[in-house]
Amino acid sequence: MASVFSSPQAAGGPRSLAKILDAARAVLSEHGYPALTIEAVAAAAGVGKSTIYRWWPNKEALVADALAEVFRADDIPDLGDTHAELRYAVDMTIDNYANEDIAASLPALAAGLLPHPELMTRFREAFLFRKRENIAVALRRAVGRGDLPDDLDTDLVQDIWAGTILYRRLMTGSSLDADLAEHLVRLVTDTPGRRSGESDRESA
Amino acid sequence: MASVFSSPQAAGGPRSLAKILDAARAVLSEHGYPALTIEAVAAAAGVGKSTIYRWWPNKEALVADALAEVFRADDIPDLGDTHAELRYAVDMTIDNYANEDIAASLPALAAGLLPHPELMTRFREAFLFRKRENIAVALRRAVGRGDLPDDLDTDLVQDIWAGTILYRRLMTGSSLDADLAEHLVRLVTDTPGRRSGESDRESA
Amino acid sequence: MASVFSSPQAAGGPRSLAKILDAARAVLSEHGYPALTIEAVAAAAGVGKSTIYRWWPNKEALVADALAEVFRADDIPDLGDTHAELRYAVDMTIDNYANEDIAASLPALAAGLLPHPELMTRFREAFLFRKRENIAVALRRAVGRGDLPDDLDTDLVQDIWAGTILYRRLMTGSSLDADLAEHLVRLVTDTPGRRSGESDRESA
Amino acid sequence: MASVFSSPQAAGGPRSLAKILDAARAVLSEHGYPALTIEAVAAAAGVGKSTIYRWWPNKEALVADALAEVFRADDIPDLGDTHAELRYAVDMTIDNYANEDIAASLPALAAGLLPHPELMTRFREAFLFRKRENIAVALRRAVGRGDLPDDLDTDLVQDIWAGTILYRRLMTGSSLDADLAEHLVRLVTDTPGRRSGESDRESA
DNA sequence: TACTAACCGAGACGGTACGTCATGTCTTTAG
DNA sequence: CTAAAGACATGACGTACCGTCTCGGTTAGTA
Repeated sequence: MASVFSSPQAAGGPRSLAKILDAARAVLSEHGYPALTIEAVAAAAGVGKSTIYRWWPNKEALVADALAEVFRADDIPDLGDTHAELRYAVDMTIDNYANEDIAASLPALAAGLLPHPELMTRFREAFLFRKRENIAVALRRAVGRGDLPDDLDTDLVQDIWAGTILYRRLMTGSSLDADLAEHLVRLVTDTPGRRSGESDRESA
Repeated sequence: MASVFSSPQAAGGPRSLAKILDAARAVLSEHGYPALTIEAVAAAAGVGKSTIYRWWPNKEALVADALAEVFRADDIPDLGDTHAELRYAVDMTIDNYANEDIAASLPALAAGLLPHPELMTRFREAFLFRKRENIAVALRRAVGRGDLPDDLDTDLVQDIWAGTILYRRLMTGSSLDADLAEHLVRLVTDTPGRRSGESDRESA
Repeated sequence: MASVFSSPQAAGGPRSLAKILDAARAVLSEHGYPALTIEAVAAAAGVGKSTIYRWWPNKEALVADALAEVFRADDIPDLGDTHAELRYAVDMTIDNYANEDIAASLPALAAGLLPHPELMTRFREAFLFRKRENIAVALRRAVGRGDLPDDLDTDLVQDIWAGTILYRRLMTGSSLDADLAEHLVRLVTDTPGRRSGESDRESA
Repeated sequence: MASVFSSPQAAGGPRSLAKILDAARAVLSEHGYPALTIEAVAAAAGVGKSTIYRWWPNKEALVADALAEVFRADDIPDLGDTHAELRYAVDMTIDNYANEDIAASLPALAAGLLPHPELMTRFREAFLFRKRENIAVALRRAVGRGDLPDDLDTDLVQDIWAGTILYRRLMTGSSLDADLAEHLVRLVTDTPGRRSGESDRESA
């Protein structure tokens, strides 16, 4: 996931890419997204502004690449244990948003990209698709094992997981701990979300 | 919920407050949060910049007030029907985030406030507390009716609801429809989120 | 001759106009035309760049105004003595170009404007017309007295005077002294430049 | 007069010298001195920037060499006719400055060099000395013939000629035609400039 | 004929200045 | 006595060139 908006890995690519992305994350960590200016990153990286502009068209692209490098989208290992695998998935998601000062910029970035649908699409491809597909594989594995109902809406499950975590991180500021992770896993394993139109309601 | 960061309701308040907040929402609708500049709002409102600065200390405060005016935090009416009441709560939340061009700015605003804990606190008070308390009342009413388990974590329920909605609005762009609302309600009515562990420990 | 390219004398005009023009001349004096950057002038004047750009469209316009303020275009007094009057005119011209560090920028400015005929025209109006007309008045007075031939080409006389002075200042670096002034005056009083040919055709 | 500031004729000299100087003149012709950037010349010449910097220390040096190649400094042929020879000299000078888009850069160059006395000296050596000496030879030949007074100030004559031409080219924009040439020649042949201190004044 | 320089194009690099724009403060003008 | 209008210092934007500096890839010119 090296490059979201640019192709700096191209031949003769930048010699200072790593330095710049490190600096971008450092600025993000220390002063937050609104204080992330290209000039600040250039200064922190000991680099001329034009070196940044040569490789990234704008701030969003730079931040996207900087975040992409630390955004986890692991394959979920086949542990033979559905609960453990789903917990792995939730923990990974928490990791991505708990990452104190870095991934906190992600919603700001997304908000900044909202008015630019084309960039938004590339953003989603960079940050969501791979992670979601990896988690979906684990969910389907669980379905195969009979641990989850086979009409499971894997998208909804992931929206609930990531949404709850993001919301706590961004809006309420409450903690993202093992307890939350366990709740989110159980939410699925105990009463899986069903596809709309399915009618048999269960009672506790 | 007229004023988040300022006290414009004070005696002799501004004659153009409404004009300005309308203009702010108009700019937000038409060009998005990143394009919302004080100058643009002043121009759109036909007002001098200083008139805005007289009443709001900065852009965040202005946006917060503009959004607060349209952010729903209704009392949930006692309908005698738990499912209907919870659906009311979820629909209200969806309304807040679906509101095409306006509430989309809310995450950007939150992200901008993240590095300023004091402002963030006031932001939460303005946008979350009242709505959350109103919904909590309805949830407790349902518990009282025996429709929901009495160890229900009302905070977690609301984080899941609002989080999922926000996440879809901000990150995946997928639809916020009746189907989703129904799923979110059932998630709670079918298998309520329980407090941590099987036991009745409380989470912070 | 306050304003060559702008209209800063307009109502509500700039509060720092004088400060800026002083600073521009100071920079010109100390570091020369090529080192005159808008940022340097802004810094020297203790002024923001935009304050300069508010009133002048570009560097050339600023320099033009700065120079115009010190460029002499006196009325030539009627001294009753042709030689003294012409000497006054030549001395004034020498003053304009000898002015160590300031008027030396004039040729650079002119060269910079050469590719912009419209600006060049305004430049000529600002710097040449008034001075040339004033000197022409004195020359015609001398013709009236019978001290100069009545087919005198006043333009050519002035081109010779100013040209020789400019050339020495710019190209040879040789001195602009009383001796030169005297020579230039005599060049006209002894054998006035005649209009084209021996006859009295006029040149364009 | 191949090289004013550099020594590119040295052993193993540049293979693309001519290409570069041609390109420099082309850029000068098309866009004027202020638009002459090293990068533009390099691009126009199909050459790397470093190739230019290898042979010229800066823009001024490059322009100087480019202009030097087209700056005329002919020996004045002995035509046996003083008027014709002086006219030859004046025409040559007019050629140098009339040269539409090229020699117009000369004053800009000179102005740019003014703050660098050492470069200015080399500039004068490159552009003035040879031409002036050649013209001085012709003037002295005329003195020898008795056509000009033997106290003729050859420097002043040349300053007047070149100055008037330069001034018209740079400042007034008026034409440099045969008429002017004739006037400038007559100015000398009819009443030569005398050395300072000589007192016998002539009347027309 | 092959080696070995110098020389070349290309262009990345750390920088400076550009001219534009928005900030938030301040003063001036007009109703 | 309010608010419009807008001047102002500040500072980031994204662009254009600067002059320095590797990079390979020719070209000569010996050897």
